[in-house]
Amino acid sequence: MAFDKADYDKYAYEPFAVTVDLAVLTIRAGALHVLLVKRGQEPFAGHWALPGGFVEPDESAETAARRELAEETGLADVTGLHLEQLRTYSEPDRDPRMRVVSVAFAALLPDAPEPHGGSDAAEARWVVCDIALPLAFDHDRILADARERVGAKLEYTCLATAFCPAEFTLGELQHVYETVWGTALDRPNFRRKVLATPGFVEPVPGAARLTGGRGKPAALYRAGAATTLQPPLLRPNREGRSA
Amino acid sequence: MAFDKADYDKYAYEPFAVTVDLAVLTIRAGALHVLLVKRGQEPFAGHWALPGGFVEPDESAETAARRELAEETGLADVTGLHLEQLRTYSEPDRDPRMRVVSVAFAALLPDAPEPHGGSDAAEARWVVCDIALPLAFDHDRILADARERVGAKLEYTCLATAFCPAEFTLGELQHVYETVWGTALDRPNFRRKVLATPGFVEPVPGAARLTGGRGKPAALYRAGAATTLQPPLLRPNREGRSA
DNA sequence: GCAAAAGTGTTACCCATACACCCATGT
DNA sequence: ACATGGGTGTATGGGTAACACTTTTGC
Repeated sequence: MAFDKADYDKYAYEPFAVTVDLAVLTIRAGALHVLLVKRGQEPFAGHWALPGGFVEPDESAETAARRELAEETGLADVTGLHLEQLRTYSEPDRDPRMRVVSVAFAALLPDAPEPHGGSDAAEARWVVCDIALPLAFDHDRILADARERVGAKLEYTCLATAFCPAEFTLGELQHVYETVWGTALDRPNFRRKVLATPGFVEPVPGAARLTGGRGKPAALYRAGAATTLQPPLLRPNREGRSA
Repeated sequence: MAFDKADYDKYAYEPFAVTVDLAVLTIRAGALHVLLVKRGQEPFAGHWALPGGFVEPDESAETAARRELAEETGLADVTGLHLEQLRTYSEPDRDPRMRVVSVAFAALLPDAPEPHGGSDAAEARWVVCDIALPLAFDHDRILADARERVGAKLEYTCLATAFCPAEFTLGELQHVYETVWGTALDRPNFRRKVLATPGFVEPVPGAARLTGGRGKPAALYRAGAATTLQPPLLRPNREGRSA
């Protein structure tokens, strides 16, 4: 940082507002959903947007994001939830009112409580990701970036368990991959890969649960201590991954 | 963004300064180097820091980063250089003077011109990455994040060519990988993987160049159109990649 | 000739894929 | 009985790693 220009005059420049925007993702009824709020005022009044808000003077962007996550979901405890910085959006004209630099985050929820509405009693709702567009501001792009990032990280990290409750079956875990990637996976091979990765999941001894109402009860697992997948669990369909 | 709180009062909050910090990386004499500037004033006067500066009112962070890159390196044309947003650092106490939110970037240079010093005639220098610590502010962490990101992206993107001049040999390209990863690679297998990836490199017909003074002249290649590597070029030594 | 670097060929093994098959439960 | 989902076993093939070998240059 070369501070030699503006020196210590805090008001030498037009002030920047710094906000956080959250792509809160979860899986409901076999589809990837995102938490959206309906805007009450201009610009984009009546449009859906990602939840977010200002970074307070004593907060980091991460702290602000977690606070907003708690407010918007209404969850009492959001400490265990996966929250990850995506990137920062800073186009000068991205907000017509003033200069707003927004740090975007992706959050992953295991279960999907009905949204709380947040502090500002705006309408909030879970929306299937593919139907969510178009959103206010540049939120389409933020959401697209979030989906891409999450999809990519499923390959080489243990992130998928962040979509699952504390105890889950391997079938549910596989469902996370299939839903986010939009592809079917071979169940036997999926089991082997997951179980072969030390620390990805650990069995809950003796526990089992019926999943679809029918079928054999499935053994339950907890998320393990590992964070990275070695070897990675690659998406099938290896063509068409240009970019 | 829930704007319902501060509404339109631009000065309702303590102003945030928004800066960019650049981890400008290059390879010189077989070692990964980073461009550092010596701070002239407090805090951290006399310490080395990453180059950077304020985002101007009409700039995006990306525009500001490329402008700073040109200023600090003294290069006339920086349009072709790889510049990539890393993440944003926003801890409230990261700058003791005021609230500074910094968007960090990584830049990759092919050749290493002696640094220009930038607009503020501060001392600038290429420093071997491993010797660079400790830096001012939280720049140690930014640099570490940049190295990690670049190392990871070599595996699944064509990023390595960003370290090479317009025409390069496969040996030089391999050197990029070995330098960034700090590991030796098998030359025959490296050749095969690179050449088997369509669009990674394309041959310059008939051209050849001596590299080490001795040895067989090597064929020259240009960067191709592809950006992602499929299949990826994985680091060896697969243990010890926990996190 | 020798060293050094580029380039080619070959083999063995790992591992992922694909698929067949069995188990337990509800209707 | 049968449908549904969980769980196990196995053969085949593609790709990577490891290494031997040839080629071309400077000294």
